[in-house]
Amino acid sequence: MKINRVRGTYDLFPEDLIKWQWVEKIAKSVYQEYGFSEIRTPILEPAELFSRSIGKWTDIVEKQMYTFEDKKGRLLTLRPEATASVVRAYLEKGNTSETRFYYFGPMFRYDRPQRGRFRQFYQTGVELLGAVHPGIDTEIILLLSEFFQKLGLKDFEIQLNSLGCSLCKEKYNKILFNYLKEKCLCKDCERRKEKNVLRILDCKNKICQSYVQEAPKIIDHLCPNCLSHFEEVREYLDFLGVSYSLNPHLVRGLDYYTRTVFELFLPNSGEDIAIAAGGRYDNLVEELGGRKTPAIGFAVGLERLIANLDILKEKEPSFYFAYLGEKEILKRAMELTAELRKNKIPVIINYERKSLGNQLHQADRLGSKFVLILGSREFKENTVILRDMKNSSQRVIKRENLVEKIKEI
RNA sequence: GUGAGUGUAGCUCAGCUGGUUAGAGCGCUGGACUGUGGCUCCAGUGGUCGCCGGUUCGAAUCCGGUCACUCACCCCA
Repeated sequence: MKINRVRGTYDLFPEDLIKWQWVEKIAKSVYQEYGFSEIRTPILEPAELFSRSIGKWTDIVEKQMYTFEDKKGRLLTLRPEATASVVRAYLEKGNTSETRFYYFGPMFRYDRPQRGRFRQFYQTGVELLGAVHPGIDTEIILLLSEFFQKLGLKDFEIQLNSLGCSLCKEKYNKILFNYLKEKCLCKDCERRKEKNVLRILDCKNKICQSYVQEAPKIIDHLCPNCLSHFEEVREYLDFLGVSYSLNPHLVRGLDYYTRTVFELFLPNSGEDIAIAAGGRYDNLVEELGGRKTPAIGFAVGLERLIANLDILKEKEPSFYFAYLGEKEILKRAMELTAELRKNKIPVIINYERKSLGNQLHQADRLGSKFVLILGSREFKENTVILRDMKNSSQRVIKRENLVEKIKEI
């Protein structure tokens, strides 16, 4: 009986990972330029961490979490996102001066799999704790923008909005509810009226949208502090030449967001799905038992990002050692590959004693750039043939010069 | 959680309205070419037709269920 991967998961093979590793390299270099350091937290957390942070009535917590009891009856969850974990770790450590964190890792949501959506998926992101200045919001958005530019993605769009502080949110919720109360909306939105009015703002239904167009906007109902914060963020973004567009209907699905929120789209990809998203969460640290600590961060969906990278990344040059003959020749081949490896030259050797043609065929399939050939003739003459697989040229090299000649390539 | 489409060889797929030995291309292995890959030709390898049940003399084909994949919705990175 064959065993297959579980629904909504997938395997990444070496050829797939070339792109992933490249993306990770660029992300890390940008993160470091902005003073961020890596943090790694457990994949497993107490279920309550997420119901308290993300919000008890969000879809993520209500129906998308992988939650189960362990042998002691503790309720554990495979993390659906990383922000809550980072905050938890930060608070648990207590005495750290470090406030800028970045992470990479798998997240889990019990969704129905489809394009750009998996049950185990990867995110990278940053969290910056303890800073309230609008310049910080600007910097985080700038960082995200620079990351995407360095990946060679030119046509991305960053949408921006402000939800205000918890008081603004509460006030605006009522205003929006009163405005929509008597309106006849789609089935989903009728449900949202009671549960989560804000979500009606990004409903795709045409009738709902026509009402939403006329609806009062959040940014017209921000308190003076939140309004000036938002205006300053925009001022700095304009000043630094970071392009963005305002989307008064942008709301985030997680309850902890306050003030600045943003999402990144690739309009030319033909999908209206966010590749990255983030925002402020000024109350979360306190809600998780810490002191009042404003904070901001974002997360990037790596599958969604990588699906839109059409760059070709080639493997590093590698060597294949082909030998022909008896044990003494094999021993010489083993000796030489050991020497090459000591000099950091990646090489594999085939032990199957097949024909030279067969070995070249294999080397070709493995994508080896060069083949080293050792037969009885070379053995006697103390040489090795170096064959360039690309143009079929080859030359005889003295054994003692082998490492030196290869390093010249 | 809701809806639609698809499951046949390692991969991409054909198989007409049910008819008896289930096919092709690619791949893989070997040979033509005892030490030189990519091209060509030849041969070989490879399938519980996703799984379970039903209808039928007979099911890859029709029906039901189930699982998986793809896509859309809800929601989200």
